Amino acid sequence: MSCLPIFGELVERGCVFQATDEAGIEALLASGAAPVYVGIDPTAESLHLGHLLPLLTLRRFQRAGHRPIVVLGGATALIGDPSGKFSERVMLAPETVEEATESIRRQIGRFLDLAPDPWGARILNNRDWIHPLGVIPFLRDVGKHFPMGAMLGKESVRTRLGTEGSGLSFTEFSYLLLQAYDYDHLCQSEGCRLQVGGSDQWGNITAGIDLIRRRQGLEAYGLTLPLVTTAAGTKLGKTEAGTVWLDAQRTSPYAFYQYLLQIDDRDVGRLLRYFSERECAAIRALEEAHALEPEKRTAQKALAYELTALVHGSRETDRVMRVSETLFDGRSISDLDSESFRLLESAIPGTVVPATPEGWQLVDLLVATGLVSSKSRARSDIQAGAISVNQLRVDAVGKRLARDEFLWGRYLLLRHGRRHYAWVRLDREG
RNA sequence: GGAGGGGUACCCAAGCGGCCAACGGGGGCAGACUGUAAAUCUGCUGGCUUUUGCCUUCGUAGGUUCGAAUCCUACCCCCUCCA
Repeated sequence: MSCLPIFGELVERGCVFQATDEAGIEALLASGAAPVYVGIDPTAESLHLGHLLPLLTLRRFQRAGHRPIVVLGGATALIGDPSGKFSERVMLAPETVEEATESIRRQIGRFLDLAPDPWGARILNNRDWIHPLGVIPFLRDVGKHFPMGAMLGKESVRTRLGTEGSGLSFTEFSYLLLQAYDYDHLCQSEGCRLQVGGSDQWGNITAGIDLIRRRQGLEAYGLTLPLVTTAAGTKLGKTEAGTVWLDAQRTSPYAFYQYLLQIDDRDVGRLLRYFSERECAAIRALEEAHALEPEKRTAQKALAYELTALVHGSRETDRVMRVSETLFDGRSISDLDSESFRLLESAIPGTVVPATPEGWQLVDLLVATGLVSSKSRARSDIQAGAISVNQLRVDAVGKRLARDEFLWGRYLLLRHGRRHYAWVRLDREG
C-alpha cells in the first residue's frame, strides 16, 4: 500500500525539533506502512495538554497510512523518568500506576483509530515485557551494551548530578536502560523503527537506537517534538491553578476552551500549526486576519474550538461556546433567560444553597462557590471592586443577598475579576 | 562510618531572643488601561473577626525563658567532601 508523504509536513508545521537522520526517516516512511511508536508513562489518571502533540503526531502518521503504537509505561512509571526533572521523584504506588494505565488507555481512543486492522493503532503496556525479565538476563543482555561513559554523558544525568541540592538514585539512573529496552523490544516484535517523543526524550530515544544497533544490527530512527511553551515562558497547559487535563472531570470543557481562547497572540499561530488539522496555508490566512483585528481573537477561537471539539466532542463544545459568548459579550443580565442559566450551570462552577429567611452573606457565597479561597480574601476583593453579582459591581463588604435579588427567585451569577464566574442556585425547598 | 553545610510561607531568599504573620525578588490574584490580550502603573498575597484583636505557621518532638523562626536536646530529611 502507498503512504502519503508526511515528514515534510511535520517539518513545515514546526513539529520536528530533532531527528536522528532525516533522509533515513523519509526513506523508511516512503517504503511502506511503518510502525511509529510513542511512549507515555501513566503517572496520573488523565492525559493533559502536554500529551496532545505526541498523540496528534501519531494521528498524523496514521492518517498518512502508518501504524501508531502507544506504549504505556506500566513498568517505567514505577521507576520515574529523570529526564527534564530537577530532583528525585516520589515513587508511585503500583496500584496508582495500574489505575492510571487503564484510564489513559481509554482516553487514547479519542485520538487514534484502534480498529483491529493493519492500520489500527496498538496500545501496549511495557510491564508485559519488562516484568518477566530477570535481573541477571537484564544486566547481561541489556546493561552490557551501555558504556558508563555514555550514560554519564547524557544530558538528563549531567544536569541532575551537576545541580546543587538535587541528586540521582540508581533507580532513576536505570530508567534509560528500560526505555531503550522498550524500543529494542518493539523493533523485534513489531518491526518498529521510528520513535517519536518530546524534546526531553532525545537521550532515551537515542539510547534505544544504540541498543537496537548493537543487539539486532538494525538501523532505527527517532525524532523529537518541540517543547510547547508559551510567551509567558511556561509549558503549555501548566498554570498556577494547575494542569489543563483532557479529562472533563478534572478540567471542565469550559475551562479547557477558555484556556485556549486566552492564548497569547504571539503563540496562537505556532499552536495552530502544531495542533490544528488545517493546512498551513489556511493557518497563514487565519494569522493574517488575526493580525488585522486581534481583538476578535479569530485565531484563538479557531484553536479553542477545534481542540475542544477533538477532546470533548463538538456537541459539548457548542454548549461551551454559547456559555462563553453569554458571559463575555457584554449583554445585560436581564437578557438571559432561565434556559441560558441551565446551560451555564453545566459549564461553570457553582453551588446550590438552601433558602433562608435572612438571606445570604455574599462573602459566604463567594467561598462556597470556590470563586475565592477565604472570607478574608472575599472581603478584600469586594473592597477592591473585583466582585460582581448579576453583572453589577458590589461595593459593600457586608452585602447580604435576599431572595428578591436572585434572578427568577433562584439564580445568582457571581463574578470575580474579569473572567471568573460561578453560579448560585437556591434550593427549591424552604 | 567520619567531617562540614542546610531545611523559613506557592518558589527563591533574608531574619539569628521581643519592633516577626516574618525584609526583598519571582509567581499568583485584583484594580486602572485594554481585546476575556501584551506592556505599564497601583494594591493584595496564612485563617477567623469588618479592623480591635484572636488563632495557626519558620523540618519534627520536647526544653530554657516573662517572651523563640531565632538559644538548648533528641530525632527526621537533603546536599558536599572523605572512607
